[in-house]
Amino acid sequence: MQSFTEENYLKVIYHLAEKTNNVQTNAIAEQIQTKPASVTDMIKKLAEKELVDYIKYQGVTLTDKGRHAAVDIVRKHRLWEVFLVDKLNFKWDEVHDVAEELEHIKSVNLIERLDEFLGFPKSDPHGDPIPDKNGRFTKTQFIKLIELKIGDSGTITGVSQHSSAFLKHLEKLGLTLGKQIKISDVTDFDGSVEILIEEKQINISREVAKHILISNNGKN
Amino acid sequence: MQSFTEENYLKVIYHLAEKTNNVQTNAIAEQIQTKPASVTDMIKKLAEKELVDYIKYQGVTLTDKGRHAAVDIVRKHRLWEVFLVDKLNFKWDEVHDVAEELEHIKSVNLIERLDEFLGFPKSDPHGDPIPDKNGRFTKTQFIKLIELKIGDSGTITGVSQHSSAFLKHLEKLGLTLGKQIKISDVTDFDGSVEILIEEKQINISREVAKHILISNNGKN
DNA sequence: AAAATTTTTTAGATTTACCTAAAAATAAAA
DNA sequence: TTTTATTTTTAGGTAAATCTAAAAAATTTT
Ligand SMILES: [Mn+2]
Ligand SMILES: [Mn+2]
Ligand SMILES: [Mn+2]
Ligand SMILES: [Mn+2]
Repeated sequence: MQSFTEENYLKVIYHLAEKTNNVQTNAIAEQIQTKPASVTDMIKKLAEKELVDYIKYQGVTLTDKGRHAAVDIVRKHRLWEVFLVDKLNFKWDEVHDVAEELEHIKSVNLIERLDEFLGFPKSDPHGDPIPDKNGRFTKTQFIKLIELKIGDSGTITGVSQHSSAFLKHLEKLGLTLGKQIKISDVTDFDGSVEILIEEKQINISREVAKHILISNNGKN
Repeated sequence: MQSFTEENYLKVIYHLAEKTNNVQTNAIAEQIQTKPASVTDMIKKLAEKELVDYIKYQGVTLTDKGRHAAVDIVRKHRLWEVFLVDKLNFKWDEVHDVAEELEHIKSVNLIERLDEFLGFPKSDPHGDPIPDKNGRFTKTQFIKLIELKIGDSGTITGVSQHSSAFLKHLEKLGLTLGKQIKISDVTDFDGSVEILIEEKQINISREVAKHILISNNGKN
């Protein structure tokens, strides 16, 4: 059984490992909002418990055991997010911090019944997949909106940024999950993207377009 | 803001204060499953934060601030219990430990929306009253089943023992909240009580009868 | 290849919540 | 009212998770 803190480290390492194989001390420190020295201490402990493989100065990778534990926390996090949005009417930008706490409640029973109560959802309010109780899930095929060309279309199925500011912004623009969009123009000057959504034309910045994930995209 | 641990102390002190005005160090230690020396340490901290009044060797009493905090945790605990039973199909003997963790999640928003989602319940699965968001609740008038005389009747509205073993036992006997009962006999030999419930006669031990709370009782 | 920079680790402290063992205060019994 | 027993506190220490400052290793730049 892991502590609250260990679980947070495992989850952060898991997410960082999606980008690079060897996860660096500084990267973890930044995510956890702590100092690199503290991370080194914790890494040693996780290595001791065989949750990570660790070579001094080379960063860490999760062991199977560690990845399993991490996925389990991700599962809990996302299920709680679904609960908050579907049942308690939270907005998608309000759920993260609360789920960050709820994910650490220890009860196998609880999470399985919650899963059932929610109808075994496949993805969370941000479009991220929810692992099943065996830790299995399929990585959905996304393409960043910014990578689409004029005339391309698709469905908004995820975001790669979870900050409240960003999500609120999308909400205001009507850019929510499931919406159909089509690229009508890309501005030369600032790289901003003109998109057609529900018969309306809107303009979004490059920065925004980078973090919107599109699926079912049809090339023109 | 209190820590997880401080919250547990406050809640325990609150419950113990229902019996005696001055809550003793040893009593707290027993409830928290810790040593008296540790309790003394924590008491000093709570006194420092003005959550309890403390006179050395005389035990503690909650300040208004402390009681408020305690009632807030009790509210959360009981609302989560309702959630687990009503929505996730937990049995009344399965909820305590999970609620013990859930009660510490910090989000005003969360608990108010949960309250609404549950339909603003007035009591938890064990018949205990749920304080409203201002900490107000009415102490229901109970009488212990053991105190009833032959011919008296009433409704089961609470229990004064929350152990899983006890609750499972009641469940098996059909002695659940809301059931109408009538005392048909009291055995001289062992003080066990013969009761009439849903046209059936059952016999319960003195020990069990002590922890069943009855309301709307009509004297014969 | 040296120098400069960045990253990571070590050393030594701090805080929180515990603990044991022993002393002090209070309460109960003789 | 002593003596005895119980309760509570103090003193000193441990483990988890942090921190700062400084040393060491790795990487990048010149
Ligand atoms: Mn977390
Ligand atoms: Mn999410
Ligand atoms: Mn608790
Ligand atoms: Mn209860």
